[in-house]
Amino acid sequence: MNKGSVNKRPTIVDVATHAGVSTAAASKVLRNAYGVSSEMKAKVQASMQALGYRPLASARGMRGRTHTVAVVVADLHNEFSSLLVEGIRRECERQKYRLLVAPAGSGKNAQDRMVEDLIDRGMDGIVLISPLGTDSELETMARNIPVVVLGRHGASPDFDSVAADDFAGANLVVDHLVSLGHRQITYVNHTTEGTNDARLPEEVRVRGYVDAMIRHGLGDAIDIIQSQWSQEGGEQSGRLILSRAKRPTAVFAGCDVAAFGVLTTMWNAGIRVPEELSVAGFDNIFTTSLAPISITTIDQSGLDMGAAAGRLLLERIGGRTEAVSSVVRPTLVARKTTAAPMQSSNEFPPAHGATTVSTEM
Amino acid sequence: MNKGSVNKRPTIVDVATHAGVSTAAASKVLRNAYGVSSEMKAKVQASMQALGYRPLASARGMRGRTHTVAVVVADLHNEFSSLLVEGIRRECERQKYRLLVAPAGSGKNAQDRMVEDLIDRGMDGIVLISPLGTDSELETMARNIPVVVLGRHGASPDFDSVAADDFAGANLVVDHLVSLGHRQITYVNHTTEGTNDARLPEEVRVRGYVDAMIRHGLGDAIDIIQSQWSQEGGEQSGRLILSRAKRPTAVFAGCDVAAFGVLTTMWNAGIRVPEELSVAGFDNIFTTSLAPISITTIDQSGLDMGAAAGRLLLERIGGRTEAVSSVVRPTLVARKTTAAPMQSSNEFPPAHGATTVSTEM
DNA sequence: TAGAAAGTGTATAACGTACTACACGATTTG
DNA sequence: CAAATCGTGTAGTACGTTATACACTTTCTA
Repeated sequence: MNKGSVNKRPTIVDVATHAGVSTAAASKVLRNAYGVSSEMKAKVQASMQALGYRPLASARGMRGRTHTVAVVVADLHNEFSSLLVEGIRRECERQKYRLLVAPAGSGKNAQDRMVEDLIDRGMDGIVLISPLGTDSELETMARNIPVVVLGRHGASPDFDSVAADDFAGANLVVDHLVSLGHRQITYVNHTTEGTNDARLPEEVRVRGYVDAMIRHGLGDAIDIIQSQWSQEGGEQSGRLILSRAKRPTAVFAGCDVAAFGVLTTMWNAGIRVPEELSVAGFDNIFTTSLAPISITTIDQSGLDMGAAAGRLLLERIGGRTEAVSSVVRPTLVARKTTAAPMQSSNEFPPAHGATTVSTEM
Repeated sequence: MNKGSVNKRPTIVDVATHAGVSTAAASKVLRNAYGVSSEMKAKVQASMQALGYRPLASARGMRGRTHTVAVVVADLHNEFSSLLVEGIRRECERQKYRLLVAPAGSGKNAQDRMVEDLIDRGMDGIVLISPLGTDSELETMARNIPVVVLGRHGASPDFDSVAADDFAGANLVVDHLVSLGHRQITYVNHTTEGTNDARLPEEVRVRGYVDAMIRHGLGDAIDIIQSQWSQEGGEQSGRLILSRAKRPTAVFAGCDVAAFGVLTTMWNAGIRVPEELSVAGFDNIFTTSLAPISITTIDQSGLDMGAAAGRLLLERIGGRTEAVSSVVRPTLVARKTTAAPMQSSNEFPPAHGATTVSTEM
């Protein structure tokens, strides 16, 4: 360890000495606080420049702000989360804040511990993406640190929230499919063990599906598969659909990843999409536009949502006290996995290949 | 602001008082430092439990460690990065360290500023994923903070590194294609403006391709397209290939995302894969296994690489001084986009559809 | 059995910044 | 023209933790 070559990092005291002023003055300049003349400001800034001074966040954190915020995300693999994060990041950059991403892992405990750790580490505020937990739990959190909730519905007096209108999104998909002539539309839902929070996106989307079906007079055709929004969940749902004597003409997966799973099953079984079955997703992740059969889906403009969340968080850190709740309008992106159903499609015979499905590599 | 209801956060002084010992003793217990009896330890831990004490990282950071490390990543959209991050995270979790992800954005300046900010924020160490910059720049960094470099080749005395053997990976692909009977194998390379660092993965991979071709006596067939490892770059490469009178029988894209681009072009042009053209990628990102035509690619076991990087970083924070450089052996994942070439495939006529390629939605 | 070593606990000085309180001269007010 | 106000700068302490230095026992060594 060659300590000799390591020049000690300059502190605000060094800056003050170099500029010939008090540390208090230097601190004021740093924070551009009230009570500094323009010449003082110039002098101190010159010294900071000359010494290559950089404020130490750990030390600042003990009394003031660290100028750092974090976004808590369960899973980085989710492309949509990445979009949200990027939106937040850009807004933070604009305002000279640093954004760090905190991968909490799944499960409520893991997320709660992460939030505590972030508070311990002096974050000035946090964004939570689709957090688990009740309103009152989130409100308790929000009393300790500024919080913006992203992708979870419902307003609260204690924290801000930004969410897409999942109800309207689900409506758009059903309207689209009905306008193409579909009447048998199956919905793939996401269910979490022990969680039953009406504010979660999945709950809102399924309500949107049900509502739209009823509105179109298709209440009797409502068909919901309880599954998981994952590749595997989608594949299982697809196999379930194939195993039925009477199949739907369209499948609406509540999430793009699940839609991919459904499609995988169909491709493997030789079912033509969209001729024999229409499939729609939700989220408009990048991959939906990329694959050979591009998926009809709902765009939530993740970048905008993220940016909105970032803006709200920084506002609140800046002092705003009344809560703001913002809803983003989603749009339909019609692509190639949806089309009018075949004439006699309601009754085509079960494919014998349905039981030879394989997802092995 | 109802401050009255906010119980002040307990400090280590509160813990010490509650346990009836000195703060020094409490601190020792917290850090499990040398010089505490087991009864002292039990007593203090009980008090910490009782008060719900949590150490404040900002304060710790002023003198000791924050028990936090960060991984700097240019782009969260890259699925492979997510894998690496997850690997690091798991290792950190095992050792009671917190991992934060620092999205730097692209460009060397942005990355350098991020590293400075992370040092300011008291990180105990950082992992850099495929960083830009020269060895000496990285070494300068590494003298200020423990550094592990991930996905960049070459050892240094000042920092640890973990990389896949990209040379061997490229060899595996070429060997695979040659063993199928291919001789005309085109490589899609990645080039960055003004960067020419032999230690970057892209440089190593292209050398691996060239070397393998020569080894198989196919030196004259070497064909490298200078492009970008992105969807768009892959599509352009695909169009370039289609525009040629004499086409290759196989395309080796140095990155899965680029392979997707190539495939998109082929699908749009009606070229059958792998019958008319074999396509291979590199990275084994999740999407390659998911799509209807699963892509032959190279697996680098990102989770293992990440875990190795995490382990090295924590070791070094723990005091190791000699540098370690670790190389991971990649494996071939043969899927459905590669097969033996058609008999007369070398001279099939240019597809008339080649000029009607469209990537619009 | 004296002296060294090992084990266990404490007092206290940093660490770098923010901010309250105050001092002082210059300006405005009544 | 005295008093109040304003603008600008400083002194000094608090923030929560680590770690060095030391004191006091107890146990080992020669």
